Amino acid sequence: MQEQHTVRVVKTTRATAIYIDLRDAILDGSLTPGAKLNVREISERFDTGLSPIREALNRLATEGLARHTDNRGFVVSPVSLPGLMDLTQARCWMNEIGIRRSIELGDAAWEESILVSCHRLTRTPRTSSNGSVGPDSTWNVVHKAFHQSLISACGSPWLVETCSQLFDAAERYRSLARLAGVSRSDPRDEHQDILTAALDRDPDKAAALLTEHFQRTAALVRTVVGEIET
Amino acid sequence: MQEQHTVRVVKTTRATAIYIDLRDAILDGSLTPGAKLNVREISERFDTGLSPIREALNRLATEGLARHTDNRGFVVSPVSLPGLMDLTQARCWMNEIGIRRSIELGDAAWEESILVSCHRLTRTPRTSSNGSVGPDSTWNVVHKAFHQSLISACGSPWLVETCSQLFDAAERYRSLARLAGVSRSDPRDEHQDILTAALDRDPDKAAALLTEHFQRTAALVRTVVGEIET
DNA sequence: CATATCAAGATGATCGATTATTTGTTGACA
DNA sequence: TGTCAACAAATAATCGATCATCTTGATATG
Repeated sequence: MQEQHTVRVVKTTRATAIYIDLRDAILDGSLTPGAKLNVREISERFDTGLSPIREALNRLATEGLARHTDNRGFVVSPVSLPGLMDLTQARCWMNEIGIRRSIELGDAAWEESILVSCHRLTRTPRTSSNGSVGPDSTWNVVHKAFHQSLISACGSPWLVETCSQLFDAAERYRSLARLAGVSRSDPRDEHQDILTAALDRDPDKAAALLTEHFQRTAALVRTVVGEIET
Repeated sequence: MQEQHTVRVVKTTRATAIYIDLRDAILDGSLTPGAKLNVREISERFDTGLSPIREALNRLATEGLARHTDNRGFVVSPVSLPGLMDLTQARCWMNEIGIRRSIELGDAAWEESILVSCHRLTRTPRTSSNGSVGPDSTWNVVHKAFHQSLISACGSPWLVETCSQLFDAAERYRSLARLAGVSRSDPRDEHQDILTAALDRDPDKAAALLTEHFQRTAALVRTVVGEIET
């Protein structure tokens, strides 16, 4: 017997596998902003036909991580200073709503979930053993989980999903900064403080700390973007 | 000479043409929520190969208007009462931010743009001559243009884009209601009032009116959704 | 020297056949 | 009856060839 009957073996499709790979490559900066995404080239690298690649690229494009122009193909979304500022602004606005409503509506289970995810974040080293810091690295996964859990009790899947996309878009900027050698001293305390404010049910403080957290990161990244700008 | 050198003839691709068609069909309710989107069937109806269809469906899926499961194909996104409420909530939150910031930052050009788009909305009959009320009908285009112009001066492309997606998602619910025979008596005055509040630079009033506007529509649609729910 | 024309060549888009996976059906067996 | 394996049909995903469009650069022209 090869498998439990109760377990559904998920056969992932080539298109989504490649989608995930490309996505990670864009998020961790190994695919440079503005770089051409040549379908044939990619298909050879992944040893696949053209169709799955195109599907993956179409998804990335509608998601915002790539750009597409009819008859001119795909390109990794460019980055820019205005882009960073817009992104940061949007993150502040939306996460503020999210955390305020979560503090208002969140139950004990929510409290536990943010506590646990913050704990995990504290315990996870920034750089994994193999030195990887890509979007699939443990720290990044846990980091995102913490931020998403903060707003997860707001009651609006739409808001949560939007914040998730914003987080990813920001992740790209963070990676670029890291590649350029710039990185936070230690955001650990900031996360802790946000957690505390949330557990204390202090919406104003939590929102303020969260906003500062985003803006501080942006300020740091900012110094790098000018040089990369495409 | 076939064309002006200064004019770029836009050669649209089959994939995007079909994307637009399917999109409109979903938004105006001619594709029922939950309905299966059979690739081959669609490809015959449009007299095209499979690839453009798949590309179009992939875009729709990442955009949220369709749903996709690996090896199980595409489906028109279902509707639900919780979905409608979530959507309405998100629209209220985001548009509130948008209009407040626009009132704060908008210049004379913004004032003129909202004035003009409201005027156009007033002058456009709900049902066009051919009786069409689809998302490509004049009224719907003008209606969306008005709502988008209200928040267009907020300074955040991200927010504007998000609101655009939310608007479309809501459009779908409106269409379903209309198909079920339910429709607003006359939202014209509400639009007028919002415009006035915005021009008066009264953020609280504008935000309140906008929120009410959304919620009133939702309340109306609500009665219908239970029966359609998939 | 600047610009226009045009022909490869490169790249993007599409097609229809092929392969993989899921779904539906049948019949053996407890 | 109800369960389950085996098979058949339907549907999804993928491939690689082909067609369409764009880009490049060599040549001609004012």
